[in-house]
Amino acid sequence: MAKIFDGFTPIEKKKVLKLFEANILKFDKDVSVLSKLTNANKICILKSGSAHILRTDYDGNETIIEKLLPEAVFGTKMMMLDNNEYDLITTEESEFIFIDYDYVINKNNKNVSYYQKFIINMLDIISDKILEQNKRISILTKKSTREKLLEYFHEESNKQFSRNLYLPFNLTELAEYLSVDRSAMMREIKRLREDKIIESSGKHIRLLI
Amino acid sequence: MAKIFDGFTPIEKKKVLKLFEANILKFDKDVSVLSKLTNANKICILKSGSAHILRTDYDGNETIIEKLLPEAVFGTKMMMLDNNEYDLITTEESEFIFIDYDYVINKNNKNVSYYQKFIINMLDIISDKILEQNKRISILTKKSTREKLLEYFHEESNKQFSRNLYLPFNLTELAEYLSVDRSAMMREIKRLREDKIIESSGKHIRLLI
DNA sequence: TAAGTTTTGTTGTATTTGCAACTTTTTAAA
DNA sequence: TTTAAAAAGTTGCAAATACAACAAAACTTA
Repeated sequence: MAKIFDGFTPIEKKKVLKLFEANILKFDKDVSVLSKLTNANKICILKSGSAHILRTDYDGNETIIEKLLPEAVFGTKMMMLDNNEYDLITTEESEFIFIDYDYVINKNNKNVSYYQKFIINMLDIISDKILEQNKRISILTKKSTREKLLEYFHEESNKQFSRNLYLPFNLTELAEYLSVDRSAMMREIKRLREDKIIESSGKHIRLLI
Repeated sequence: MAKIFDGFTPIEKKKVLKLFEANILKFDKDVSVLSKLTNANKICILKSGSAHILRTDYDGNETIIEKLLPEAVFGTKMMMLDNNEYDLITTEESEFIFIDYDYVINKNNKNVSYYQKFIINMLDIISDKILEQNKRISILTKKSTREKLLEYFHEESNKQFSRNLYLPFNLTELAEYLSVDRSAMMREIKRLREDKIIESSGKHIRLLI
């Protein structure tokens, strides 16, 4: 997974933040960050803490689009576009670095080397995001819970280079990720065990097929 | 929707293609384009024709990740990453423009103005893609067919600035997009009509709520 | 315009799933 | 170390959905 300051030394990192006139803001838990910003077109980096990007449906329901951990990068422009559908909520006390998109893109940028390294990392991060979303879509388009589980387990198996995998989140969260009822998912996991397709205990899964 | 040559005159477009040493290749219908490329790290622009980006699941099933129309932009690097999961298949005779990612990113690029305009457009296009995917995920995470339909209709209604909307694809394709059985979807559309939540005839939908 | 093909529309039925309502186990906090 | 809270694990049942198998309508194209 690419990071925004890959290839930067700590000193270079400081310099580039100064070059882009970055500013750092701290927010309490459960604060809507987006509404605190005046200029809409920022590149944001989560420095510490954690937050969720939410999207509100036509009926007022909220979906968690992305869970942000330190070093996560995202743009506000894109979130402002659709009619206030998006929100960014801290899930604990968090610090954000804000950089004006226009500064990064600025034509008169002198320090081309930093500039390009930063842009390349940004493109890499965005590519990773798209790949992650493609995976999720592949899973969600499966019609049955069994298929969703198996697709997910195989993805994780590839990622972890092993047919013994350890789930990166708990079963309640897994059900949310797969968008299935938790109890129905538990039942299906049991059936997968009974059918000798997996062995499992808690977050430990072993693929037998 | 951003386009890769937004802000370029036809002459500038020619110049920038030369600057990046772009080459154009023509492919027949139903050809796997990806396998024809030697260098994996290309930026591709569909010049004419149409193609699908496919993703193959653990069980060999293929999902259409994206349907490409002229001016569509995508990167091959990202598609090559995961173990041959991705493929790019022409659905008619098509022409592609290929640009070396390294040329675009090249540190010694003289013509900074073109370079930056190109990168900005690329970032905008990618942002659009992420927004599209977020929408799809919001829809797919809905548990019932009714909710999926209504979420989709409201999205389209916003996009088309009207409560009378015209579906951009046929009902068979809509069922695929929502990942529901077509006949079950038809039944649910009928129920939405009966419940006076929509009026509909073919691809014409009118939202009553 | 006739024949073929795709899309739309419909329905019965078996299966799957969500929902509700629990108990048990695990984890975190006081 | 007790208490509280969260997560895991179960089960019955009603509702929703996939699947299959059609007919009718709407389009291609020869």
